[in-house]
Amino acid sequence: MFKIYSKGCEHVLSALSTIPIKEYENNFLAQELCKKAGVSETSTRKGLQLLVHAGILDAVPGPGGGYKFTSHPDNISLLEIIQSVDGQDVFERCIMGLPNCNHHAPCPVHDTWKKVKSELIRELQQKSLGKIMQTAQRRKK
Amino acid sequence: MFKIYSKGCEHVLSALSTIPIKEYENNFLAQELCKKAGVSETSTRKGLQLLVHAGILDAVPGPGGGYKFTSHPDNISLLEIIQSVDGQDVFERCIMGLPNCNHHAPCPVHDTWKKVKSELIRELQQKSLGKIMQTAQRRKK
DNA sequence: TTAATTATGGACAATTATATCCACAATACA
DNA sequence: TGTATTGTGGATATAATTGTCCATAATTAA
Repeated sequence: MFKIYSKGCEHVLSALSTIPIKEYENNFLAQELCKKAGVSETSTRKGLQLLVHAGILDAVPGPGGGYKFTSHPDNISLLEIIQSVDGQDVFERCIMGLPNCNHHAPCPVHDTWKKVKSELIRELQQKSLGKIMQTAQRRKK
Repeated sequence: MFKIYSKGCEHVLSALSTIPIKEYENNFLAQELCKKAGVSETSTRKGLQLLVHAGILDAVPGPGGGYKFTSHPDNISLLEIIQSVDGQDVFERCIMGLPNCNHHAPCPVHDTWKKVKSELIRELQQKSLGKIMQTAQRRKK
């Protein structure tokens, strides 16, 4: 079945979208976010951990800790988030699953996918987490 | 994880791609195709059945039977095949999984996805099974 | 009419993706 | 120092997807 990113990535986006964009500099707690977003906490934490590994978030253990952004959400692209959670090469793999699919030995849908992929990646790169958070806030009202 | 269509759909494409385009009018056997393509027969049959339901293939049981195309593969689009196997609405569902995502209450990536989707669908519509079969034949050599 | 061939589709099994649990590490504060 | 808080990450459990099996129906030919 068609999908752009994993459930884990979806949860992370939902969770982060509950943060008011103006409070981007504050710490936030996984528990709190997940409760607000209505997503499984333990599962979403896995995704947040991956964002820490990727350097998008800092994790601060202990009381008063939590997570915080390492830069402004406007400077974090949706593409970065997807690649951090689902793997850097998610969009590189052959969509027919052929192990040696490339320009010289393309799979039957190689060119079709190539065209669409560049458009998709451009859009995912242009879309910032900040924008996503803003849209989510508007939607809530 | 990112993917455009299911494994079942992938197998069907691989299996049908083993048919030389010039022999499109002949019957073909599931067993034979799957063996050539190196895909699981029982699993691929499920996909072929769905193509029969969709009217893309005719199923002829009994000796000398098998499947046959109801029209020239050049007139069957990749989109039709995907929708027949994975469901007519695969590309309609909200990619964030929101149940009431629409133009008036868009999910945070609604507009991004809308742009890319129309491009993707156009390409999948333009790409014919016949072309895919041809590419696969070329690749084999 | 019987036997052989081929597709069908429901039931079950295996695999993969998601979700949960739990012992632990790090930090803050009393 | 000790206790509470918060994130970590490996192990396990559940759910979804994919793959297999098998009894059956349809057709052909002997």
